[in-house]
Amino acid sequence: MVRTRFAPSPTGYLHIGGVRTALFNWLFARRHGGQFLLRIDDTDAERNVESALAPILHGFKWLGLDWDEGPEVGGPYEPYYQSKRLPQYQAAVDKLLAAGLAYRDYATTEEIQAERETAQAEKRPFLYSRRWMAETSQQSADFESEGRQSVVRLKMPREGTLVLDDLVRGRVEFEWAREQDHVIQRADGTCLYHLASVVDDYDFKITHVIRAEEHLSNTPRQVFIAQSLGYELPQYAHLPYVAEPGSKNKLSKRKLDKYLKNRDFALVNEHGMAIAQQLGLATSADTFNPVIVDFYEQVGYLPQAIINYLVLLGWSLDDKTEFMDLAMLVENFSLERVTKAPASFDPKKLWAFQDHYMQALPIKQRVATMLGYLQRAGLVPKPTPCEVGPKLTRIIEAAGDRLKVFGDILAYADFFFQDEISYDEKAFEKHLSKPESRALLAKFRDALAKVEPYDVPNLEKLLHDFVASEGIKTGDIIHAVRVATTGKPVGPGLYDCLEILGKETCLKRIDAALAKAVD
RNA sequence: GGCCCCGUCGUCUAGCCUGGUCUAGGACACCGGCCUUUCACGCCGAUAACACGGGUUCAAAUCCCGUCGGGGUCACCA
Repeated sequence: MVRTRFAPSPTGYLHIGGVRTALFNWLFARRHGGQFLLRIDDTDAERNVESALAPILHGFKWLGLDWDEGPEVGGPYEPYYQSKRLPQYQAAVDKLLAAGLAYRDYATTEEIQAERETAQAEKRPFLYSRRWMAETSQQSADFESEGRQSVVRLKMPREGTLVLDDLVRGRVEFEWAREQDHVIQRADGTCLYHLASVVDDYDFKITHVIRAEEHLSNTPRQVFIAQSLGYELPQYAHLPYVAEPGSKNKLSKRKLDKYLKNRDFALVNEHGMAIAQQLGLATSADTFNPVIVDFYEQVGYLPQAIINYLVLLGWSLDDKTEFMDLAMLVENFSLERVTKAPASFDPKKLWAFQDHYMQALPIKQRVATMLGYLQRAGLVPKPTPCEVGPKLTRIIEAAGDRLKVFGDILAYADFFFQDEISYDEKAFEKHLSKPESRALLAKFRDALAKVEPYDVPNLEKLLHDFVASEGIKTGDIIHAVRVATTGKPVGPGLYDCLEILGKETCLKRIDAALAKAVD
């Protein structure tokens, strides 16, 4: 039975690189009919775990990545929170101590630091002298009489080689002598990540540890812990990490300023920001940016687009297949086809997947979700009048593939629902400032008043006739009409706009624009 | 700096294990054009990569060695 896990720290948000790792774990488990679990790595954080965890769990649900054991769902090996598993860790530490594979160390951090610096000055690799190592209770007592406190360190082997068969990277070797005597328990009794992680993976019967490459160098100490405790080793698979846009550096949430200098990243960020602001969402850079999964949900991306894009960051089915849903991925995923080199995050390519899936989404679903966005932005009243439904459907049909994310409806439909519109200044200046443009528009307005029924075919015919009889080009009038009625230089087809707006509104807006132009 | 990993178009990748079918395929982006009432879409086209140097071989992106480059990691963080 294959069992994999993803172990987030409750920080309050889900990192894009983290989901990618989680996705591979999930896929591998599902592919082999196994289980995927969530374990919460909160050994260090004493913060409000529940509230910091909620957004993370929400992200998983949104993406459709379910977990068989873990928070909310429980499971046979509860609890799945490291903060609640101290007794298990303590038992492991005791066992290691008893076996002489770990020891109490009474050195101060300063003393260790001094040794490290000496080694560095002498250009030799640092290895702790074990000077304050206590292996008997007499030694402990002596050091304690000096007022020293102890931590527990691993007594790492100082010779030999560790050979690891990594499922992604193949055979990797490490010299044991290069490994430090890592601390596994602090003076206050709390345990550190590596110890906790190894104990948990064993207790939870994890068969495959699939994680990002930055953990590769941590593996020897974990193997040592596991072997010392008599555990059977899990299989390891170290995934290449997700890199910054346009570079090979690891993607980090802390370097946002730098990413914003990347053109594509900045574009996607700005687009999302604009939508968030109309929705009245908090947009502090810490919690709302394209490195965090929540950003995409809020702005109105589709989970299948995120999944599809992310899985291709380090994995491929073959030389041409690009669109795959979760079910298809479950059937085909394999660790053997995972790439070894890091892959940089390309927001534009994600955008392309988003475009594809949005256009494939049935109109009904688009209408239902976009209605929610309009409500939240205050463009449509909360108990929504029933005539809004058909109108919105028409708008969305007219806007067509211009709507890339759900939030785009805000920019494409605002003028359909507002009484007063604002004008794009440049466009207004360009198409409505000249006296001859205004004269034409006034004339067109009168012709518009006579159209009956007021629909797309008639409007199109009217404009063509108007252009012919006036001896002008289409462009000489159509832009002025668009700006006057919608306030914008771009948008859905003009005839659609006019019809949806209705004759009365169109005439009123043209009059208002004409009046404003005279000022 | 030590250790470890990695190195095919700007980006994601296929090909590498099992040398020849690779004058290196696809996708995204970019550029040009067509379509067009704007924008978007669509269509057509173009530019663009085997890090370098040796070797093995009739033949190397593919095998071997070296060099260079990039990254990760070296915590009483996870």
